[in-house]
Amino acid sequence: MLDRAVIDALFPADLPEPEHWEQRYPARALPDGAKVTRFGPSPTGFVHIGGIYVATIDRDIATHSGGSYLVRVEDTDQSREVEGALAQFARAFDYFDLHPDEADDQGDYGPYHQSARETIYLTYVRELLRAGKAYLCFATKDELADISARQQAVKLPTGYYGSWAIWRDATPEDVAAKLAEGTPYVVRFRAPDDAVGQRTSFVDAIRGELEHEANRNDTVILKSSDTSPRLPTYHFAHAVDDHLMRVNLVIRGEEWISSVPLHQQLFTALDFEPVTYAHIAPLMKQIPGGKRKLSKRKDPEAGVDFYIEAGYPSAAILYYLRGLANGRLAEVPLTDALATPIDLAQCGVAGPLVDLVKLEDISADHIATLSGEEVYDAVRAWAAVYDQELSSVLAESRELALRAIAVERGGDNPRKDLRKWSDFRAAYGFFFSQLFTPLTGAADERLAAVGLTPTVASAFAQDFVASYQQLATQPEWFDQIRQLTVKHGFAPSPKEFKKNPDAYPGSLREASQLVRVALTGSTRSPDLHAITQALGEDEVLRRLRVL
RNA sequence: GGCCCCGUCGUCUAGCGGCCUAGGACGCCGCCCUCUCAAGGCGGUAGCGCGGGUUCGAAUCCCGUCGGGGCUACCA
Repeated sequence: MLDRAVIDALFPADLPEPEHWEQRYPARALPDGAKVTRFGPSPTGFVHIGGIYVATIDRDIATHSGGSYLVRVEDTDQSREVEGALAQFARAFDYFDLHPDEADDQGDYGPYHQSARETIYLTYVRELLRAGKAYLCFATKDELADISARQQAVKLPTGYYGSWAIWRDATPEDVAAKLAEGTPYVVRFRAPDDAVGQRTSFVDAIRGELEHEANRNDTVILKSSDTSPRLPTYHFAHAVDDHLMRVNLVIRGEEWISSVPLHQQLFTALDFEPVTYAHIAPLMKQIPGGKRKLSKRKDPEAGVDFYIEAGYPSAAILYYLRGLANGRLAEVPLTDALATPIDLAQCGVAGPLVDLVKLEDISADHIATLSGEEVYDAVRAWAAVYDQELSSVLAESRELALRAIAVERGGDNPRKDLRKWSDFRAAYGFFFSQLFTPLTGAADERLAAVGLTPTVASAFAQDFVASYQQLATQPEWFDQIRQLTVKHGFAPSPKEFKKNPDAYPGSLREASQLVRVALTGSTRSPDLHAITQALGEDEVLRRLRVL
């Protein structure tokens, strides 16, 4: 073990003692059972939907227990940091309304960026060094690789531990010599001597009791001395930050389960009160022959931008994610589900597949419950960013847009043709002359699907225009088509036409579709009569005259 | 290689030894409604990974095995 003077010389002379931080960040005065949770994004320039998933749970549990939810930016790997990454998080949190109680600019336990907490970490590193619970390690990358290769050769667990840990029991003289040379070093945690062969267990809030081999590795806790600021690794930052920020429930991805034994040792060595862990199963993706974790590189739907750009309403996404976390909540209505607290004990332990089809179903159902005004506002907000043309059309034609959106909305069986805001153009664009391309004539290819010959189509349309009346009630209005089909020798019913296709030019179905395509450019649309009411007589005739 | 987590219809799941001939939702298929599409109504399809135990009785408990996922970094 090194002399205290040697250790202290490695740190700033005015570095505070642990008591200082303990007083600076006192225990919180919170009601019994209150949970303090935290979300720790790393600013790598990509907001993973799984991050939103976990953050939702953090937010929810803190709120419902009367605790606090904080966001702490985990930027200890400065080489991975990407410009603008934080703004991306801010946008995502805005979209999903996941605002923390504490973050950068608010809260008594900051700073909330790990890169700004260097002094705090150093205090505790020095403390561990002084107690002989950590040591300096000068091993090079090559030496490390060599150790691991030799371990593999004799089929031993790889790692820096026991007698393989070449600096674990180095003499003060050897250390002093390296220090004198100015060789960079890291600080490693000294795993308890009796760790090898020991087992340890803990209670996970989701999975119950979990057992594991005790940690044997002398894990790096403070990164190389030739970097500035001197930052800790995740493990050490987790122990120090979650203790000092008085976090009492750590919700994180299941990939951390293997690290709990180390974290337990760290908490013990630092004399910190242990925290409760809840390890969440990761979101998965279906691939041929199996499933794997949603990958930010391979799967566009792994990123929140995918959902925001497509325009899925945040309530629908949140509801979907909530159902994934607590299966029961997938079976209650959206509003109830969002108001029901998430229960960790009911969280699934197997990673669920992200099912976009299901999301779309949920989203369509949800949009169908919205008022016309709400839909209009949401589509406009979306289009302002992702579809400039649509955005200005909506701004110019607010009344028309509201009439269009109102078609078949609001009854007990509303249309569900909008699954996301980007569907709007395809489903409702034809209402706006700026977005609609009239047919070029009876030979227009969009008419091909109707199955009438151009001659018949033209004759029918011209006759329709000649006698057209903009009638206010649907049955009377539709009767105009019905009567013309008789006049033009169409089959009285689609069934009759099907039975005897050569005897007629078409049936009521074909006639209706002809009008529909002329009016909307598509064989699929809401109710025809309602469309004519929204469009107005002039526009209806204009679109039909081209035939 | 070592260690850990997980395993019920295609998907999300209910199920905590008899209520299970395994329930629901989404999807899919069919029918109905209908001027189209969507929706809606009705019906259908489909599952306890496998093998051993324990037990009068197992989807549920135990063991093994197989499969998937993760950790084993000065990434988080």
